[in-house]
Amino acid sequence: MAKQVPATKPGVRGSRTGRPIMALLDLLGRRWTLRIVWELREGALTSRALRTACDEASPTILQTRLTELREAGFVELTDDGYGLTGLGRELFATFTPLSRFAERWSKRGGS
Amino acid sequence: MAKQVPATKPGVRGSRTGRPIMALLDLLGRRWTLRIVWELREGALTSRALRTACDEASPTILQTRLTELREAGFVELTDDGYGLTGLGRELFATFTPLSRFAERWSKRGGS
DNA sequence: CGTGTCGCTACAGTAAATGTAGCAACGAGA
DNA sequence: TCTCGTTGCTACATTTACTGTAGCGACACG
Repeated sequence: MAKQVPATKPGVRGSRTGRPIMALLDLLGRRWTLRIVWELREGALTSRALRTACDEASPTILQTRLTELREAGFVELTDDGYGLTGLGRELFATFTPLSRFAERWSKRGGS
Repeated sequence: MAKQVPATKPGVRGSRTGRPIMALLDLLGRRWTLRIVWELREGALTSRALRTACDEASPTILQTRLTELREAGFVELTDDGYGLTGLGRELFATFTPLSRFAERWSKRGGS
């Protein structure tokens, strides 16, 4: 019942379980979050460039997600625009295998 | 402009880029999707058990996600309930490092 | 000054998720 | 056979999340 995850906003579902993975799964399971981290993989982007990279997603939600990602410590705003922090790059590294998996998945027999 | 990802529903954002990772990122970036795969990691669950495991999420959305995951080939419905397919277990394997990362993340200095 | 970019926000409209209730189908007991 | 409990799944009204468009103040270039 106790909330053990320290610096996580109350609004992050799953944090109440005390299992960090739940909070992370919830954060990443929001629209555009995974995509943003993915698009920043090769370096910082300005907010506008990120918007372009994210298929013209609405600035409203991008701003919201960027704020969440900044609070989570995955993204930071520098002179070059938005970029992954060290932690953010670690996060990205964990789903690098996902890319290779996606390739295999796309070649599957389908539904 | 061409749609190259074979058995992906048109509604899957990012599929239009032709990059499978985008379709996958979109699918996984929907509420409860990551969580469902996570909860099924240790074996099949009945729909009700899954609902309990997912913090009493509404059956409506669970059913929707399960259908999507089945169409994607990650989940199947067996006599034991819902379980990961071979492909689903491969997918889960790719974000196993995420669990360890989450532990480190929860101990961060973060804002 | 005008023009263009930056990060960011307001707001109306639409899509998605929630919460509650309940369906038909199957099996186990009595 | 009649209830009881379970299964997977759906309807529907409410609430929340996201979209799309427009535009803000601040800064830089000319």
